[in-house]
Amino acid sequence: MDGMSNAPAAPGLTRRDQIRKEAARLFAARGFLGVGVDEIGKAVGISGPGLYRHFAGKDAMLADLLVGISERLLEEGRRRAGDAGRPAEALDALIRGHVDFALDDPDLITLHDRELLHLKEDDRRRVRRLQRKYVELWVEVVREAYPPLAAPEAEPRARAAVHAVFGLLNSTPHSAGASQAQPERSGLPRDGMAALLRSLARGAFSSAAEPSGA
Amino acid sequence: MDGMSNAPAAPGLTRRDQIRKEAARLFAARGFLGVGVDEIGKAVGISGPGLYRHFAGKDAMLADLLVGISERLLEEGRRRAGDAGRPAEALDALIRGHVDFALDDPDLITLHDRELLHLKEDDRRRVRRLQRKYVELWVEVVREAYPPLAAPEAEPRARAAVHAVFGLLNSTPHSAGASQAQPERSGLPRDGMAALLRSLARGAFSSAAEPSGA
DNA sequence: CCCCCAGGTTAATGACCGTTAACTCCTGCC
DNA sequence: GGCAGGAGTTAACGGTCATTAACCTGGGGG
Repeated sequence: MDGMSNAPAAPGLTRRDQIRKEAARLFAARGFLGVGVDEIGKAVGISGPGLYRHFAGKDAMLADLLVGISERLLEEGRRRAGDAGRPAEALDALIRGHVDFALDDPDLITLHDRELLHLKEDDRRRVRRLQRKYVELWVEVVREAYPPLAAPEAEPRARAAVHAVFGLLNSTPHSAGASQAQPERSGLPRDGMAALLRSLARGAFSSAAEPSGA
Repeated sequence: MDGMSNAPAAPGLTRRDQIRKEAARLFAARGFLGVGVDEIGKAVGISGPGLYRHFAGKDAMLADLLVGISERLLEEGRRRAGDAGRPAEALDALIRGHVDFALDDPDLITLHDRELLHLKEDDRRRVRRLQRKYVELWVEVVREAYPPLAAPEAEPRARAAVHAVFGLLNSTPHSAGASQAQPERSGLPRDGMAALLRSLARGAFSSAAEPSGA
């Protein structure tokens, strides 16, 4: 009933996890429709239709990846925001978590908002619901942290700012090339990049809270 | 030799421009590999292979779109930055131009960094070269506008900040749904959104220029 | 008046690809 | 020792799709 006896040749990953990882890498590099199942199979050392022992189909792989990342983001975000004390700390915790995610899992962050349209209706709705909840969490925290955004009429502004900051934070994998060959491909070390991104995000929110300029 | 006599049924657009527009819309909505040539043909009122009278192939359409947008961005950016007086004004002009572009042509902005990988080597290099020059332009202007970033060792920081701000500015179409059905789908009117984005971008650059925080 | 050609059409071609079928093999348990 | 089933394999099917071929048409210039 257990079936955990055979080691999958690679490290401590189950076959399923191994497939997840390679599929994410390939999808990020060449797009969901741009990679064939044979290619994914070859990447994990089996060939072609052998994948169907682990996933119901190619669509199911993408769905698994996108649902997984969306759930992780929301779950971790809630935990981090909940653990924090004052609103400003909660926002910092959210930013820190998202930045770490974007830098450590660039493939998934890329897929997260690039391949949503290739999901079948059901899965797409599910992922969108999770994404919406995640945005909602941020919007609440931002409005608590910046009183001017707490006014009811400022809600669209806060929401738009959150979306824009996501764009900022998610841009890293994207601008650093398709899939991360080696870290710090730009001139900046990972932690420096993380610090910069956090700083940029805070700066953006700060100026969203001001009355705006021409 | 002129051949401009027959009106293309639609407004003042040539067939070629009409195809460009519809192809951009479809590619943005469902991805380059997700739309077939028959579909593009139907969108412009001709059917299927008739497109080959106007473009060498599907790849050529995408290449035309991406090269076109990259050239427009660079050209307009140079013009705007050149027309401005002080560096701070030049940066504002760049930001304003890019925001207008992102809000007025969301399809192209989406394609610009989503479908680059589907270009053939030659075209991809060409587009990348244009993008790089555009980034370079921004980096120079930002470093002039924010003296702390002018230090030689701050160059990677400035470059990374520019990339991140592009992500911020380009996120709008992306977060407002695939293709813009009607404007102001979020709660924010177009000009309000433009002002907010400009403000967010300035705020991000400002805090990139500060020594950073933990 | 005729010809030419830009701009269409439909049918055919060839490649690719996701998925299924049918079969094999190894391993752990009774 | 035999057997059950998880994990793979290769071969075949069906559909989609970009591109090409072959054919048509209408209108303007020689």
